[in-house]
Amino acid sequence: MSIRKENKKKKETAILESALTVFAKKGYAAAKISNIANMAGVGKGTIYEYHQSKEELFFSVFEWYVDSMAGRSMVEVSRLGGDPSDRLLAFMESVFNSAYTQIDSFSVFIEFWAAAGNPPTRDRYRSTLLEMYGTFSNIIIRLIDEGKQTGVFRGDVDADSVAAGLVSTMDGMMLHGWMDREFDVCIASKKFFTVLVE
Amino acid sequence: MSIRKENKKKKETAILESALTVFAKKGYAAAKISNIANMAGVGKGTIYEYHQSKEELFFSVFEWYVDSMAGRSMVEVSRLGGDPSDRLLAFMESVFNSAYTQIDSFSVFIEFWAAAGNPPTRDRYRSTLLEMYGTFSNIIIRLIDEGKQTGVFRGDVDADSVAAGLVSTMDGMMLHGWMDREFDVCIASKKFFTVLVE
DNA sequence: TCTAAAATACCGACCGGTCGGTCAAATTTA
DNA sequence: TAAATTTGACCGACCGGTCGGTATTTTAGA
Repeated sequence: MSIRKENKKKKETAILESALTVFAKKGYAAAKISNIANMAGVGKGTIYEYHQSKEELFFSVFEWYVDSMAGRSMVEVSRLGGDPSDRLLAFMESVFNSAYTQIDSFSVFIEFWAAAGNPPTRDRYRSTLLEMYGTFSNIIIRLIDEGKQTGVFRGDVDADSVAAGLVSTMDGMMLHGWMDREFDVCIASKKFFTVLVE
Repeated sequence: MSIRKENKKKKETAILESALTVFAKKGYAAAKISNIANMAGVGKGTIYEYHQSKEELFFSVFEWYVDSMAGRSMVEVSRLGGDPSDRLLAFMESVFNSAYTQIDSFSVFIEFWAAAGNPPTRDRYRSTLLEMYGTFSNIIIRLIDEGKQTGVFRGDVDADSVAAGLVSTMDGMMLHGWMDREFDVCIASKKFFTVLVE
C-alpha cells in the first residue's frame, strides 16, 4: 500500500478514537470538532475530509463502536464450553466484563439511544441498534433451545421472551453500574442470573 | 390564595408541561426556549421569571418528572393485595402500565441519563436518579423479605441483588419497548418475570 | 535517475447562522 | 396610579463548516 493510503488509514482511526473519547467525556453537544481534531493530532479541516458533518462523524463512531461490540461477543460465545446453562451465564459474564473494561465510553452509548429518539436521526440509529440487539438475542435463543433439547431448561419457557428479557437486563445493569460505582455489575448480575437459571 | 399567586402556579405548571413535551419531541439541544414559551402560551421572557436558564429549566422538569413517578408508584403498591409474589408481579406491571401510557416522554428520560454522565451536570442528576432507584428497590426488597417470611420465596435469595436486577430490568425493558414498537413490554415482562418467580 | 508537473492531503483563519439570555416598554393587577 | 408582571425585539457569543493556500507524495517525460 502506498504511503498516502497508509497515512489515511491511520488518521481515519485516530479521528474515530479521538471522537469516541471526546464524545464520551463531554457529550455530543459540548464536544467541539476542534477538540477532536487536536486530540487526533490533525487540523480541523481534515475532519471534514473524512466526514461530511459532526452528525455524520458521530454516526460513524456509533457504527464502529457497535460493530466492534457485536463482533467481540460473537467471538466470545464461540469459545465457550460446558452445558448450555453454563455457557449462557459465561456469555453474559463475558459481555459484562468486556463492557466493563471500557465503562468510561458507556456515556456515548446513552447518547446513541438518545439519537435513536430524535426525529432527524431516529431511523438509522434505531435500526442499527435493533440489529445489534438481534445479534445478542439470537445467541441467547440458540443457547436456550439447545438447553431445552438436552433437558437443562424446561421445555415450556418462551425462548424469545427470555432472550428479550436478558438483553434488556444487560442494558439496564450496565446503566446502573455506570451510574452507581458502588454497584458491581459483575457480582450483581451473577447473583441475579443464578436465581433465574436454577 | 390571591389571583396573582394562582396565575403564577398555573403558568408554572404550563411551562413545565410544555417543556417536557418539547424536550421529549425534539431533544434538549434542538428544543428552543421560544418553542416552549409558545406552547405554554407565554412570552419567552416569562420563562426566565421562573427558571434561571435553559439548563435549570431542564433540571426542574427532571425533578418534577421523577417525583411524580416515584410518588405514583408508592401509591400503587399501597393499593395492592394478595401474597407478596402476586404483589411483586402486580407492582412491576403497574409501573410498566403507567410508564407505557406516557411512552412518548421516555426519550427525555434518556436525556436525564445522559445529563447524569456529563461533567457540569453530572452530580445532581446522578444523585436524584439514584434516590429514585432506591425508592423502587426498597419497595421490592420489602416485598421479597415479606415473601421470605411467609415462605413464598426461598430464604437464600439475596433480596438486594434481586431488587437491583429487577430495577435494572425495568429500565432495560422500557428502553427496548420504546425503541422497538413491536416489542410489547407488558407481555414480555410478564413472561420474563413469571419464569423468574416460579 | 532526475526533474517538473500533477494529484492528493492537510491546514486553520474566517464567515455566517443560530439561539440563549437581556431589558426597556407595554400590559395587567390591586 | 403605582407596582408587579409580561413581552418580544434585539444582541452577541459561539462553533460548525468552508475554502484558499501550502506541503507532500506520485506520476511522467527525458
